[in-house]
Amino acid sequence: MGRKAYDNLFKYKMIEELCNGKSSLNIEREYGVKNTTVMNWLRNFIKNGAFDDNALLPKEKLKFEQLREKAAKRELELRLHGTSTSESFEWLLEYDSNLQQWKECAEEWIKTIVRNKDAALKALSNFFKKYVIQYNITSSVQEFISKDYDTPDFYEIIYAERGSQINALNEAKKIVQFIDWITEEKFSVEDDYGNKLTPAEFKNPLTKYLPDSVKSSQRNESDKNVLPYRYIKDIRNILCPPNAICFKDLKFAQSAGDSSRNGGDWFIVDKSVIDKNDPDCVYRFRKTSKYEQTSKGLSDEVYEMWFPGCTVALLIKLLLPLRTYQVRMLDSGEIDTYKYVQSKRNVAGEWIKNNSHLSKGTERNPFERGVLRKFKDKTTQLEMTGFYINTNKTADINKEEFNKGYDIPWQYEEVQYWLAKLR
DNA sequence: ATAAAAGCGAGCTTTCTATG
DNA sequence: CATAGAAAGCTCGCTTTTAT
Repeated sequence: MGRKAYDNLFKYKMIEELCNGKSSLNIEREYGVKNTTVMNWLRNFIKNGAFDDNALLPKEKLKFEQLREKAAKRELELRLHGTSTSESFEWLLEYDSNLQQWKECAEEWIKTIVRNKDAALKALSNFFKKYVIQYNITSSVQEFISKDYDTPDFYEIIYAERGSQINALNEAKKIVQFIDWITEEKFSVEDDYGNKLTPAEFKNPLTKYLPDSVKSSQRNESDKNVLPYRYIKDIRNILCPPNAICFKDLKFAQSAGDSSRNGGDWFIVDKSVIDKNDPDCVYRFRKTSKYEQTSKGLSDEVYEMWFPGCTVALLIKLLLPLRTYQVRMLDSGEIDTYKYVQSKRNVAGEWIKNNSHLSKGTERNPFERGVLRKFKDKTTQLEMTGFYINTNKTADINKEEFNKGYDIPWQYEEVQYWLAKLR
């Protein structure tokens, strides 16, 4: 490709592109200007100002000055100044000459590192570039570690986005060690026995942001891939559409539970038990086959009702981390003293007296075996509704019937709504 | 087991040289 | 001198290998 000449307008545009975060190589691909050329323009502009400043209006002058400041900042960012190799941290001063103290500390600390120095350098480079410089952290080391100084969450800022959290944690630990070293080495006094004591006004402000552990010890007990959560949500919505408010609305479940061989979730009932006004009473009317008439003695037409139990059980499994066996064993709480009623799908309901003839217990000593359970917060005295799971695998072996199971003190209206309906 | 060290690769910038 | 082109070098976030 032959040599080209570019006008000043184009040059400014490219400089702006750089300032907006593009790399010089990126610009080369997009505009066809050599990356080295663009970098030349940038440096030239920073050094000498506007490309032709003889006829500049005051307004333009100001604009160029602002761009020049931005450009200088960007140039520093782009510059490869040996952050990964330099053990003297001269580059820190290029960013801001006030960082002298930090530079000295870093320089001194890195000398004490014998093993894995490379990683320590990387950690410091990130700490200064992404944290100290970006967030205008105080240039006074003493202020940084003093109790009253407010520090942003360094882990969140530098490491939250990392894919490999175990690596991130390791690097973050090095930064914490660095600050620890400063406090100990620079701001501690020795007691009579030669132990180093840190005065109460100092503390490492970063320690509190360091996660105790990291998910990466994801020791899965299975070597199978996990089903993405998205699918769970999809299935929930198929089984129970977001706008469904009664059993009649669960159309998919009703059709899926229709088996010609064994009836599925549909069972034959006498017409008299059907309440046509109840939206939760799902019924239908169908003609019977010859075979059914002769072998089962049915009449030509029968009424059938839909049993929502299986569907709700499935839904519970999709909403709560329970095993099928646990869901099947849940108690509806027919003999409990109180019962729970909830009229809206997403709004918590209330507890009323259970006036069924099976009801047991007294107000002072209520009977509660049902899956929905009333909890009272000990500190706020607020009442809420959670779950009581009455079976729990091995943990319950040798336990009295009454002590089996466990509580889930968590108010989850979606689940409560359908469970209360089933009752 | 866990930490350190080495290595990799993608995406950059810098340096050096050639050329109109 | 400005620009293109090529090659060398740097950085960073991992992964893999090695050491403790």
